[in-house]
Amino acid sequence: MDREATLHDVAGKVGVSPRTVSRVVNDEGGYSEETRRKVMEAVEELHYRPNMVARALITKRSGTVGLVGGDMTDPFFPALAEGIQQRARGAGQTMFFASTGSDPERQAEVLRSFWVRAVDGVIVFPALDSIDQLTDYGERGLPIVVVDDFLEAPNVACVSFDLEGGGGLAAKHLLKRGCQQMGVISATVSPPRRRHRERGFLRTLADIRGDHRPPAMAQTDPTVKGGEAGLAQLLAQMPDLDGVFAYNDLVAIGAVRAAVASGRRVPEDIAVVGCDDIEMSSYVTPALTTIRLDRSRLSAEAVAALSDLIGSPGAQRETVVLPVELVVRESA
Amino acid sequence: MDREATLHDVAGKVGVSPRTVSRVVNDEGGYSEETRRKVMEAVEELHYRPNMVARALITKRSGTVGLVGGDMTDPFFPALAEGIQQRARGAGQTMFFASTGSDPERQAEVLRSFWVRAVDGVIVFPALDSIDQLTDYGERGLPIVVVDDFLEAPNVACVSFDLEGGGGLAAKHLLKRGCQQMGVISATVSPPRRRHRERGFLRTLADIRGDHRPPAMAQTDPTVKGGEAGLAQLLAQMPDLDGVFAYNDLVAIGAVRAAVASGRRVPEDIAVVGCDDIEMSSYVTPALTTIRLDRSRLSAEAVAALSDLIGSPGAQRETVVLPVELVVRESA
DNA sequence: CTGAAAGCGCTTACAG
DNA sequence: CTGAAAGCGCTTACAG
Repeated sequence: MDREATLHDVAGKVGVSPRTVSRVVNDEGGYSEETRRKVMEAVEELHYRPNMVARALITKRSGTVGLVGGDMTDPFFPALAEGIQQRARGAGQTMFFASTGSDPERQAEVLRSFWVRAVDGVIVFPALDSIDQLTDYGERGLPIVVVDDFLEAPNVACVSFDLEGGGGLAAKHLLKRGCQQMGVISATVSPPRRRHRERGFLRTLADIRGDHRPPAMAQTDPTVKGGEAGLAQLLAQMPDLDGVFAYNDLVAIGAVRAAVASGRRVPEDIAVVGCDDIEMSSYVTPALTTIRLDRSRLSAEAVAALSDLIGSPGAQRETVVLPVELVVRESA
Repeated sequence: MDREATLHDVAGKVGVSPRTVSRVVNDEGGYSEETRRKVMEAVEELHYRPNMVARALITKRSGTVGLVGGDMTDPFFPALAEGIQQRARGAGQTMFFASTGSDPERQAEVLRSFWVRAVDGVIVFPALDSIDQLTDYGERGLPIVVVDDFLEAPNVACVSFDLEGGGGLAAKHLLKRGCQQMGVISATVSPPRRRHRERGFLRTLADIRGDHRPPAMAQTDPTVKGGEAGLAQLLAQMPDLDGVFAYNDLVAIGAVRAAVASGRRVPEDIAVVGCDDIEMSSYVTPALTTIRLDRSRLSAEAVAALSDLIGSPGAQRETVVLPVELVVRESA
């Protein structure tokens, strides 16, 4: 457990100054080929690895990015985290990860711990009511990519899915199936300002058939249990419910289970459309009809946006809205 | 976007030396109550936050831990990552995350990037054949908790589930159901030395009914598609197959799908037992009978073991083996 | 109870 | 092409 070799050790071994070793290691140019060779030899022999902590102290660049998620156990999230991590690593960045449970105080704590560790930037799935927090950090110079919300601030870029469009697709599909009595299950963790899918659903419904027969509305946790509870709420308001648009696939699965448990058939009696297209959705019975969000695409856009932001401090960047797609399976 | 306040700034404002501010900020004692109060006031006013990078350069402690996973999209993993992250954060640590895809070279790259960033320790789900790599880092002084494998080295602790026992539970259950023609589906990513569940299954089978009728063996990716392929392999070897023990729940779900697709009923014609008890397992049809691994417990033990290791450098720590449990649902 | 000095391992700006 | 000096923001000895 001997000490790591330093620039100084390498310099001593070769007989040059640390400054010269630094030049070679960082590929700065301005040294003879022979010097380069001798330095690299010593680097190998001593297993020299630049200390990123020391480097970060001076350059204010740590080669790290932070991912701030809501909850890793939301099945929508892991594929995204994996994609972001891989792309970040591809760009030479090491990733911090922390989840907030959508709690703004936890988010504040997380951002603080990232900030004092000199992260180069963060990708965040914002907690409830945390826009000001994010704006603050952006103004202080932290590059931030916000997913699934919109805000304008220096050093902040926004990336999201066209959930409003997705809601529209769901509405059209249910209408085409002949559904009359519609219900929508929202999530309590999704604040009103972020209810894009619901807005799209309701607007399309109103556009197509006028706004009589307003849909039943429920609100629950974004989980299977939540979906079961949500369907019960809907049924209480509208006993002849025959079409449901659920916040996400987990909620949709819960809604299907509750419908079946109540003696109804899916999709014959109640058709259910989910959102996300998580892996599980094609393996449940009936397989879920849902709005597919291309998570691989989102992770690519988020990492690209963050790189841009890191590369050009203070810049504004155009908001990216990714298209979504209806996947028809069995539940609707 | 003005500069962060430093110890020096706080000291200047109060009219004391940076050394004194350092004492107060780190709660070292050895200052008057009045000094403390004045310093804390200035800290508030200037929004002073200690720069962890500078601190880490001296103390060799960064307040970070690294989580090295195989693949975040394995549904077994996220709940674990979430638990580890939360507990680490509770202990004041910030977590790095990277996945290796079970590739030892990617793992080497990841460990290196963590090491040069002065992580205080890592929790790793080891890649294939990477024992030497981990032993090396342990010897160099990196505290390491290895999950699901066993190795003896300084600064290394091992935490795992009693998968051998789990395999035994699966064997007994299938035997009790009257299954005669058994098959086992292993995962290609799991090296022979880590085939504990298979070993337990085979051993228990042999113990109970003697070792005639050796089970059919298949090997696939640890995914639903892999499970479908795995069942086909099994059926090719043993057309009257009636009991399957699958590597994990994803594989079990695939096996069930392939069985049903081939016109067989589950569990009547083929009974299937999975392993992990991921969320999805209770929502598929038929709901999966499986070996439950308590992920919350694992994350607690892993973080605790890592804290111990970080607290007492060079120490050996006893290997922890966590009990598992059979959950009987519909598939067997 | 308090502070001046040295230094963690690098990079930056400058001189030759 | 190369190096001596200063310094990033802290902590660690040590002295008073």
